[in-house]
Amino acid sequence: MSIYSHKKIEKKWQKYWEEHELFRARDDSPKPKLYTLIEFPYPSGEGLHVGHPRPYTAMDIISRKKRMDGYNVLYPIGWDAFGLPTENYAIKTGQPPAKVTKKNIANFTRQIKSLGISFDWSREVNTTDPAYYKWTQWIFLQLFKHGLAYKSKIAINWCINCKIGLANEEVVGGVCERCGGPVEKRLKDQWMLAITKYADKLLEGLKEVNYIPQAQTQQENWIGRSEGAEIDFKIQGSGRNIRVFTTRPDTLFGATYMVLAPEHELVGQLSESISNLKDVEEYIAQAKRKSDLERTELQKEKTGVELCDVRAINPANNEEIPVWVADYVLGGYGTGAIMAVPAHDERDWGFAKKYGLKIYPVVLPYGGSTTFGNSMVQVRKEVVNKIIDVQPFIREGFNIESKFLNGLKTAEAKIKMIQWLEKEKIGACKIQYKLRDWVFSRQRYWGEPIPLVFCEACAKFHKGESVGEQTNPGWIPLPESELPLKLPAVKKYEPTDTGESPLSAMSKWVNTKCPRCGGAARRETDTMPNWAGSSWYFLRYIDPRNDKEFASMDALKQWMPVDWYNGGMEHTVLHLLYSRFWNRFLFDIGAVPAREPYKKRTSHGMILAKGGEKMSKSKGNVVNPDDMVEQYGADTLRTYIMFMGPFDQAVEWDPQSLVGVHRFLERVWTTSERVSNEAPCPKNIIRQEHQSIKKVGEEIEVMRFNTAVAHLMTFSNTLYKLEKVPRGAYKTLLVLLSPFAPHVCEELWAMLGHKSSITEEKWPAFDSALLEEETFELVIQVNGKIRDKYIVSFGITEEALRAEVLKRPKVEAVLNGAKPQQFRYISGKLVSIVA
RNA sequence: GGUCCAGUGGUGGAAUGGUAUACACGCAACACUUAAAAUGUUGUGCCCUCAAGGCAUGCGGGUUCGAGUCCCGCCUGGACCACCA
Repeated sequence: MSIYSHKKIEKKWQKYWEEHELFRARDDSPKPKLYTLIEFPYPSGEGLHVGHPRPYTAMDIISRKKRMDGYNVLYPIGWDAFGLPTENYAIKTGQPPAKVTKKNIANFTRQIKSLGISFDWSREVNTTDPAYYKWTQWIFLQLFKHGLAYKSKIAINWCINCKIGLANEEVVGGVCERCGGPVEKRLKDQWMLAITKYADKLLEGLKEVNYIPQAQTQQENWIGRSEGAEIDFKIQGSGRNIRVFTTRPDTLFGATYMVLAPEHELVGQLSESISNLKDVEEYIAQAKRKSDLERTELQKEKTGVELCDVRAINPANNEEIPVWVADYVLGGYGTGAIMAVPAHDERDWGFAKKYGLKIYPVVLPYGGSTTFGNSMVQVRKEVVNKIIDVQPFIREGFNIESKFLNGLKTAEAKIKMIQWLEKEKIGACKIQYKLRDWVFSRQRYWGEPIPLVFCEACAKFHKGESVGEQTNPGWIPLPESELPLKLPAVKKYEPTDTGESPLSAMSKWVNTKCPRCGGAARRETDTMPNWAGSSWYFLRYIDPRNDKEFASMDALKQWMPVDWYNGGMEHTVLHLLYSRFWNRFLFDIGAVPAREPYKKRTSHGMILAKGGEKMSKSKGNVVNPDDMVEQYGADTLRTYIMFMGPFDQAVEWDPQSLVGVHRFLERVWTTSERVSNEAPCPKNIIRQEHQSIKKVGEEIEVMRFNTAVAHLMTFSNTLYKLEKVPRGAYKTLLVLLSPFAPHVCEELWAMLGHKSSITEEKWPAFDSALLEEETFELVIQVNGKIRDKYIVSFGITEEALRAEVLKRPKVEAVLNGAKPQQFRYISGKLVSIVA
């Protein structure tokens, strides 16, 4: 008995695939194209983690199967290599990040290659390579020129540990997403990208793609579109207005007070008229001291303070209403101020109850009839008043006590109110998004330099050649011929104590000439965030060595969009949104052919350590795939990872279960010794062969890899038990198994005498006529309980079956002479009798 | 607090409304062996000495000839969002 030695065969076949360029995507192929994509890894110093192979193997199986189906598949790999861990390592050890990155990439390459993933390595990209980031800078300049990049002094989230500004999205639960440390607000001049201008396009685009539902709704929620109106409320005797945003303009008649966010500028402007200014200032100071975390944690008890002697006018009914400051209103959303309608909003209701503010219902629930006499409205209003004593009425209904809105349904009332507001010039229709602009500056070294200089002379004397220059006076883009703007070598990698990037300390680099006027200018010293390079890498794979363009339109037309993108749930909001934004922008300027970059998005679950914990270096529970490859081989590791559990769910790593898969592959191996050309292939084997072709193929397509492996095991076990194994059936087993365990299948395929690679085989077709069985086990239920089973042939008529079934002793015993009231036959499955 | 998802043997998990527990792991007995490992064979939800039978998919109801699957209410766990006006 020969022994299956993965060490001998795996290296051999990996070399064979590489030498024969079997996984090269062809730009000139007549076959239909398929672009499969995984999220390219960040090459950390720790090396690969067992979590990585899960998506890589899954998409590898799909890519290999699709090649066998006759597709020209592009399945590329690269490195998202800018980032903090490398920079922090550089700070600690003094080694240049570029050097560390190179070493890490070499290690990742070795590890990934040892898994036998069918990547097209000839298209490898690296975000830190100047030949790559030249085009990241180029795309940024296009955004700048089209007025989508702007500098803004805004309060940003500042991580005290990392000494770095964070995007809103990177602050999770009030703490830094990277280090978990505290975050404070700081004012800083930042480059921003106006993604909000694309909010509608990004929302619309979701209609033409096929994403898993969670990804779809997460994108929608993040963009957070809501339709409503902006309304101006006059402040009594000051000439100033409070502008609010509301989604319920129909409830304007029920607005009984107003609330400003503590950050709202009006508080300062009105200070002279506020009689209790000291209390108000104290409250605001308190609110500022609260972190975002506290402000959201203290959700139950709302707090606030009235601006005494400040009164606003409700423009609908000209009533005077009080104005409050409360931190349940957010400075960053809408206008930072609200009209409070406590009868019809949960938060306003809670606040009004606590502080004894007026609650005035103006919407009644729909009744059975849409027309109500006055007396009926009166009765219903009393009922509603009672209800509103306990809880607000927040659903739709019809208006009362609202003059020209009376009797209208909510939807109609909204429209009518907006028309009225516009006519009176006190308000207008408004669409509001939760999405914020993207903070694009980092005060860090290890990122793409921003290719702009600041020229004081140009700021004063030149109008600027593009929208970007006009909106950012003095900021001049580098000409394309000066790209890439390379990262200079520095001595120290720490951000400076003032929070500036280490580049700012390099006066030689910073002080330069203005490309516009030739005068003295200073370079931008901030760098781009991590997300920049990963926002367009899927475009570069298509034409990775092009030095004239980021990718040629011809090549882009051939490959875009990505047909199938699989990645982690942690990236379904930000990375997906940012890269969709860049792609859509490039589409709008005519640089790419597809409106949406990804046709289909799926997601894999995490691999957890034993006990359900996340694997992490600090817990010391990280499983290194190297050890698994060494001990059992890549084929076992790959197949096991697919077999562990449903692909989209989290699974616990269980080293004990690995041996089961290893035994399975060993049995496939030893079965080869009994393969015979003469062995007849019985009908039941042929049937199982065709059932396997059908099931395994279908299950790969829908990512049900665990059951696909189970079917392969069942088929393999059947063949294993035969004394002589029919050659055809065994060949089918190898072909079906080859996407999962490619090395061992190649070796066995060659041992059968084949001269070409199994990857060049066609995926077999099944014959539906051969799938069907001739007999089945009939189940007999009496009154819902299984009483008997026996084998019958498929051809039997219902009449004949009925006669047989009723004579079965067990059935007779239960019926006890009674005549069945119902006899139901579910063809090919069971009989259900009701006595 | 909201939204979504899940709860099935000792374990990971299978089941177009139609035989619950496929496929594995583990465990037990046996075979091979001086012995062990490896391998193979058989068994393995619970109650019952066997058989017959009964009971089992978080809990309680409902629909149905038939419910793990559909509906209603609850319990538990996870993921995401978190005062979005």
